[in-house]
Amino acid sequence: MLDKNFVRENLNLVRDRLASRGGDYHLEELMATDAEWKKVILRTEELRRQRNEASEKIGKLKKGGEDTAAAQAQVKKISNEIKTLEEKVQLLEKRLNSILEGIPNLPHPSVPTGVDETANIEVRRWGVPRRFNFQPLDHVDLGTALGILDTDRANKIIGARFSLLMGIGAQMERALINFMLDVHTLEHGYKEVLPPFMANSASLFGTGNLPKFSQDLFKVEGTDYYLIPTAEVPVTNIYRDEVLEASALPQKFVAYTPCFRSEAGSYGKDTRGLIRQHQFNKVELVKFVDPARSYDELESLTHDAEDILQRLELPYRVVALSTGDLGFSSAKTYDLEVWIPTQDCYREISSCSNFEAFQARRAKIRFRAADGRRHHVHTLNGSGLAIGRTWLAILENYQQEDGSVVVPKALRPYMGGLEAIRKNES
RNA sequence: GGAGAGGUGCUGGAGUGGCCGAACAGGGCUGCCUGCUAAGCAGUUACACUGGCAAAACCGGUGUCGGGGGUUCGAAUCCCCCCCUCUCCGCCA
Repeated sequence: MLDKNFVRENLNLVRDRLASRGGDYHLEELMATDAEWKKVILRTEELRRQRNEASEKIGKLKKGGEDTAAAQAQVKKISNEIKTLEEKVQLLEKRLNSILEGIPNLPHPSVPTGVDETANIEVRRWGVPRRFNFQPLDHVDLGTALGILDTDRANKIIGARFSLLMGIGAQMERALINFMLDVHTLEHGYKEVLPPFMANSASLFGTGNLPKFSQDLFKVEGTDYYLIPTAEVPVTNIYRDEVLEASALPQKFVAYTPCFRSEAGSYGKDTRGLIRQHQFNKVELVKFVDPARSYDELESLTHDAEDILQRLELPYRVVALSTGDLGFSSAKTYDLEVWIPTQDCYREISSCSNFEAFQARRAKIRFRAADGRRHHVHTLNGSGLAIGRTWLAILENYQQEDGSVVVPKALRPYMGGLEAIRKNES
């Protein structure tokens, strides 16, 4: 959420930056409603002042045993008028908030301008995609043949967009989780947390998933609980409604959780395989930082995520999302895209974003600065990494002509030293 | 699921209709004093919105005692609904 005063005082700047995202955010209505609100609130406050004054007088008169009927009737009239105005104020505030809450974050000036992902800019590449001297199989065929992935039975258990990992397949998923958690906690300095896999609506509002994107979420019927779409939600909300000490920043958390997404609006997209699932595992990095340092922290967070891909020796590239491709709450995002041989392209495996104060303002996460004043922290997060996509990337990139899959060296200690996944051994 | 207790400022904790934005204590900050790894004294110490202003300081107004609504001239205080926490019982991984 943007700061209302900032919008009011920098209307042109806000309009320009939002224009680069595309879409209409009702800025003119916001300003008009705000002006109207100010008019009404001032009148209301003046009447309240009169009422307070008069009521106090009545109290004193009563103590003196004097008759106050006339004065009471007079104040009653004022009260009625106040009530009418208050209703108007409420309506205006409701509209103001709904406009304000629907405005996405302002893109950072360094974000490439463009209407969609075609304007994204590749920042760097690591590794070289392997050349196959045989026809590589995709991860579904590979996994099914190896007996470590069973999409048909997953379909029977629940339906499309879910997976069933078996044997070594399940073990590798668990190994990846442990591997990533270890690297981030032991070498990158993140504190591990295991949060609830559900969160309430206030938490989802804090991260910007609600109210605008409820259609992307699974809600537990009859409750205020939602299945989390990412660990970002519970972890960012650790400090909701709190004031941190400046000395406590930065705070770096890493969390493994499953993630649940309805994937409404992506019908027909990535229907085959593990790329787009209703439930997938992810190791997530979350930071709370001093605003002055947040862009340095975005770079280091991105590097922390890249480190995992490098250790797994998976070719990838880093892409700076354009203004039109940026997520709602983000001011700047780098996507990490891993090479997928059978799709002959790089696919997103991590998304690292700086939200600046956008989430902190919604979730009221502040810190006490050196001058004693309270400011909103900046929040950042990034996948470190999406487990399911890492799993499938390993299968496809490490496959051998005989249908076996070599286990990346970095992962072997987590799989009992296993060097390759072969048929009938899994 | 059943029964009960409670939600007040940075913290503890008073406060049952006007003198309460809130006693008292602790903590923090400032000054004085002392001159030693401490104490004493005095002052100060919430947030949001808003008016005066271009802005800061400052002065003023309004609101906020879990959230929402109601009663009343006037509510932290009375009434209703909701949320949350705790205790006991039941159930359960």
